[in-house]
Amino acid sequence: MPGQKASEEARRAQILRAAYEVGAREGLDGLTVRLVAAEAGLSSGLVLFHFGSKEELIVALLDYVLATTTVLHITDDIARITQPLDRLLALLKREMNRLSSEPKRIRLFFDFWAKGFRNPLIRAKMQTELDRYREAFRPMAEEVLRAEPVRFDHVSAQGLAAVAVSFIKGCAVQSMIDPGQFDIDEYLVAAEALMAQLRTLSLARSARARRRGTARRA
Amino acid sequence: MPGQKASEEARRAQILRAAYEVGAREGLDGLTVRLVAAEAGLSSGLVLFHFGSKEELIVALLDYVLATTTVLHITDDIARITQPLDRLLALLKREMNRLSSEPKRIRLFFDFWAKGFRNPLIRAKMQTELDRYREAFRPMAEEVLRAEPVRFDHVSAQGLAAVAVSFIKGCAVQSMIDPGQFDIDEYLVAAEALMAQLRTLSLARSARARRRGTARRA
DNA sequence: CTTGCGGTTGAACGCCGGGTCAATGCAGAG
DNA sequence: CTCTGCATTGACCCGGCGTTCAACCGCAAG
Repeated sequence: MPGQKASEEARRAQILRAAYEVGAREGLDGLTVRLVAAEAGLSSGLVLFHFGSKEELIVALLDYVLATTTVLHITDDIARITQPLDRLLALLKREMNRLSSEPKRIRLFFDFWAKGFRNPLIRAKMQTELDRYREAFRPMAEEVLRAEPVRFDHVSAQGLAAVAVSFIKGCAVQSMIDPGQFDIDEYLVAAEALMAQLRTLSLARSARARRRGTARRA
Repeated sequence: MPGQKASEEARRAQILRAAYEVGAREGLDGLTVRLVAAEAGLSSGLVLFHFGSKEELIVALLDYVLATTTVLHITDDIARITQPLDRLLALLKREMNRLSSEPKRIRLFFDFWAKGFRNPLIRAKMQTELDRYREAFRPMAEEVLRAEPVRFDHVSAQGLAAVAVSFIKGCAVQSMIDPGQFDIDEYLVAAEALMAQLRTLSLARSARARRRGTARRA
């Protein structure tokens, strides 16, 4: 294969896969053009021929990670759950499971996160992804607010969605640094118990709605 | 000052302060021995004379950051609050305020966090700090569990403490990457509302305790 | 004043990384 | 088969890094 020509697309994909391997193994700091080339079985010059610079390779790798890492997307089977609260819990569980099953990928993701602090382009992409992530929790958050307008008086859907995201990101951040001590199951049980408060509210809302319905019908 | 002798302790402190400035400004990746020396107004050789290697300098910088960054310690005025829930809320508020007022310091902290993924020594120090942090929430968590043993049936104090930490770390992680979009005030209001659920439980426990007290007295 | 010790300097070294480019060879068009 | 274009190679350059070390002070003891 090495030394043979290939289509632009195939080469870029091949190089990105190699970059992902290296990045996941060595970290973003340890990622070098030469290492990526070696991993792909190509010359270092070719990597830069197709990507222009290391910087552009890294940005492309971020796109690849975000596209491949389904972490931040809601799959159909979860979207189909009608009860917003059940949807939230399902989402929470799936995210926790993923980050315990793919630590390398999540570590790389947080490497990018930290890099985004100083790199405007990476930061922008991360912001977009974070927005999409929070947006996924918005419908559920709004449902909760509608259920208890008094108790959640000044609370915005934005804020509640951000709190939901905190559960996951905060859990990831802890379990990445402390995989031995930090017990994801314990964490999930506690998070679920807190969320169960919301379930109570949600059911109360449904009950009221039903009562209003029967009252009007009567 | 440059060219003059100084005590071991004073020099190390001077260099560490410079390292902190550079690290906060350029990130841990951008931190070089030469930059630190320039920032301190000293020669590069002297930095290594006092710290042995860049690696050791970085570890010392981490200690400095953890000691200086009071983020992870409970101050006396908060420890003195008797109501565990009020203590928690006070702690939450203070942490949020800090990370919005000292973004440079928190960015550096997360740089270390990411570095800890690959560096055993840094990881160990981070684990210790994280443990101490969670431990601060333990008493409050246990109080909550005692208040509602049924509702929080299988929940451990560990797990609940970890969730509390998630609120803060998750908030930090979001606001670092997205300071414009992410609204800390909105977040805090939402988090407080969720926590208010716990306050209800806590008060119910107190009420029961009072009732038991009067009953026994009667 | 001389000596010695230890903090201090900065030039020098070796290494490695990103980026360049002349040379190579493969494939498809003519 | 020849020619042309382009993917591909890897030696090379350059800059910057961590680290070393011979030389240089400046002070205190003798």
